[in-house]
Amino acid sequence: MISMAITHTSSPDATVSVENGRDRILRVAAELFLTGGYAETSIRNIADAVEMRPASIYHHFSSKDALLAEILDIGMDAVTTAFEAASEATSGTASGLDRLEAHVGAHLQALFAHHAFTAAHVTVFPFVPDAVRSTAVPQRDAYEAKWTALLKSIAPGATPEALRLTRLALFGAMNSSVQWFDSTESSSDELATAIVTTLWYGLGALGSPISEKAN
Amino acid sequence: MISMAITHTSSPDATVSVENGRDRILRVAAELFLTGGYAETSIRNIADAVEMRPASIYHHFSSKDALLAEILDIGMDAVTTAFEAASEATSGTASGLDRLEAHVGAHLQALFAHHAFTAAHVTVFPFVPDAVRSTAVPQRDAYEAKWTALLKSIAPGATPEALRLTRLALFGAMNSSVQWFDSTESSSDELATAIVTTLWYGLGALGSPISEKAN
DNA sequence: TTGCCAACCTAACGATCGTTCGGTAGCGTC
DNA sequence: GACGCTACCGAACGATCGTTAGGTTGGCAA
Repeated sequence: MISMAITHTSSPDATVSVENGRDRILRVAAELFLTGGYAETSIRNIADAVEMRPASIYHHFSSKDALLAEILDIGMDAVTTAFEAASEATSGTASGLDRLEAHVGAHLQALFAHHAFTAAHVTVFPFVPDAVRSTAVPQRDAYEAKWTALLKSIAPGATPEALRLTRLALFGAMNSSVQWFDSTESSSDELATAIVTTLWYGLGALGSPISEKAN
Repeated sequence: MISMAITHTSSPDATVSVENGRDRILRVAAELFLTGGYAETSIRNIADAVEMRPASIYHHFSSKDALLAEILDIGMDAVTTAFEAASEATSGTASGLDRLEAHVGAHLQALFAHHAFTAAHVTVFPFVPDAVRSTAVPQRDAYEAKWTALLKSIAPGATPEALRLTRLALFGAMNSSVQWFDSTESSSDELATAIVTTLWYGLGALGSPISEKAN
């Protein structure tokens, strides 16, 4: 796991930015990979965006692939940490619905808080070079296993196949939101509540009073 | 709209393939774009796969972008046609649940029947060059409008925001299946039934007898 | 003051990219 | 049998790619 130093400002007078050159490259590159794709974003594009020369990138990262690998790692770290925090917060007496909503909320919140890093995982992952993919896959598998366990504890009677399908459809619904959700318009909490409510009570309840809560 | 000539064999003795050079390039390129990405798949890669020289591709297509544009067009055409057929088939007395299941089934079936063309739309669309994207966007908007109208007719009481969110989450769930669903293991009909059942009755019913139908 | 090291630079390398030019082989038409 | 057309090919173009070698600078340590 690789941690970042820019998640919060440690001293009260550092109000603007504590981002050093390396972290800045990471963040900007993640944003460019997300919006423009990995192969279509060149080292020169990244260098321009951070106002450096292409060669300077290689002082901080050994290769373009290594840069991508670190970005993906940060993204997986963010959602995994958020998931574990949600698990701890709801380990007590929370109902199945509350626990599900807490974890979906945590996933979505991480998705938008570390937007470029986690979203890059969603959009560029299918096309990353094999060398990078092989290091990222175990992390993904571990995260998916956590979700499978959660869903199983919520719906103990469901078959493994139904659980797998539910998890994948849920992932599809949540992760696609990076492509259309505008976090400036409404909060990710509202989105989480809406998704979970629809998912829990079902579309059959749409239009009935219960769906008002989903808005 | 651009139609393809390879959707069915017209004469009974043509059992193997009626694919000409042009259609073959389209299909193979779509598969390569889907699995490898657009920018990372070169004209030389495509030429190798169809056992031609790079220059020959340009006898059939004016540019790489034009080739991609036609692939995306075929994909949108496939899902639009499938949607309209489902609308016609359920225009009578079908219940909301049945109509939803029919349309989700149609979308998924088109997704896997014209797999490379429709799936390419899902995975490479965020990264296509602006010139190509601008021609594909109106088709996407039109297709999304059909879905919004369908959902509105099923759940007339829902707010526009709830409808939009439901549609986007449903799209996310359906389209993400191209990345994990194995159509050789189970049919897309089974997947459609499972997705719709979960979506309709809700996750709260998971583990109850009703979810057995989803398996 | 000297030395060192992180951070950045200029310039260039070979490879690969999309694309084009100028052919050629085969086939149906008059 | 000359014509034209479709389908393909060999060879090359300039542009851009990831990457590297070999500087220069500024600040901190001894």
